Parts: sequence; C-alpha cells; structure tokens
Amino acid sequence: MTQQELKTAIQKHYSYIFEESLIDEIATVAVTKNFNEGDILIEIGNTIFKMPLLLEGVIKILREAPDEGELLLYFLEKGDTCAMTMACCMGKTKSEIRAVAETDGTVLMLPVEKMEEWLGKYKSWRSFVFDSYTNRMKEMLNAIDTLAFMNMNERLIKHLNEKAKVNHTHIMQITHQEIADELNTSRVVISRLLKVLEDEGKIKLNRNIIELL
DNA sequence: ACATTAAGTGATT
DNA sequence: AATCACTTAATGT
Repeated sequence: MTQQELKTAIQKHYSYIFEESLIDEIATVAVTKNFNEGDILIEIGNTIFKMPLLLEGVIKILREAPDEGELLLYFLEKGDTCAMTMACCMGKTKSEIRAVAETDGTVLMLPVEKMEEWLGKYKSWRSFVFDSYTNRMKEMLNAIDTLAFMNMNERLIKHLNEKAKVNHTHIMQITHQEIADELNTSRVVISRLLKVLEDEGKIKLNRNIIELL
C-alpha cells in the first residue's frame, strides 16, 4: 500500500474524528497488518508494543479462565481500537484478554511513543482515546448484565443477533460447539436451545449453518 | 466404503 | 444448566 492509499483508507473511517495533520502523521508512522478469520491477534499474557486501529473487519475480545473456559466480552468493528491494548501500552502491563479475528480484516499498528505524544498534541486524539475507554466500559457493563441477568436462552438469542450484525449477514457459518465456547457453556445445551428456536420458527439449522429468520 | 466431525437425545445430577 | 453416554446424520478421503 502506498502512503497515499494508506491515507485514503484512514480518512475513510477517521476523517470525521481526526484533523488532517493527525491523519498525515498516522499515515507516516503506521504499519498496516492484514489478518484472516480465526487468527489470534493477542493472547493473554502478551505484552503489547503497538497500538492497533481497526480499518476493516471484526475482532472478538474474549476473557479466558485458567481452566480453559472462554467468554466473549464484545466485538470490535472498524474505527474501533482496543482499550485494553492502550492500557497495556502505556502502563507496560500484560494483556488480560485474548483477541481473535472474527472476520478477515486490516489493522494499523501505531508505535506507543507516538500515541503518547499525540495525547498532548491533538485534541481529537485525546477525545478518541477517552471515547474508546467509555465505549469499552459500556460494552463491558453490557457483558456483565447479560451474564448476571439473562438465562442461557436469552444470551444465545442476543449472541446470534450480535454475530449477525457484525458479520452483516443472517446466514452464519458456525458450529454449536463454537457458540458454546463463546458463551462458556456446553455444546449439548446450545444444541437443545437452538432446536427449540428452530421449532419456534425463529431460525433455520443446517450442519455448520445457522440462519436467522 | 470407511473414518471423522457435527448434531440429536434420554437419563441423571 | 451441566454431564454422560450413547445414536444418528453429514461430510471428507
């Protein structure tokens, strides 16, 4: 990608947030990185040296228990960044979460020194970082509410809807086991709940496929 | 045709 | 809602 193309790509998602001069700076220091569905982008315990800005695609953020249990916290979409990463970069701590690519996509990697420098230099950058924290906090509360107040059937329906939304399709290629992992339950439970939803006419099931109606 | 993987089911806790 | 212990169905080689 040429620098001009890079700049255009950044403008596509960030021109309403960042001033021109900041976009220029980003374009000069950013390294683009493509990823494929299923790629593990950040593993728990990793130390992060670059801050990512999502240009295309969807990334899911998961919390993992010591005994191999997983739980999906939220999705990141284009224009988002990972608050956890920002905290890691600046605080020099290790990642508490795992980031896995939900779809193919592209991220920009920014050097930590720059993101600190821009905090003092650009108002738009400060608001962006601040807003990102606020949004992630909201998503986190949402995840807690879901976990605390909803039963598995409701959680499943919510999860399917969110998945359809971020993937921009109502026909999803996924196994019951994968859903079970993301909701930290067992496959049998998911299979049974899905079966009921199908009988109710809310979804259509095929091997590896779930269609929302 | 056979092996592998995904999904369905009854019984039990 | 989880687990066990299967069975059945779909798919790959």
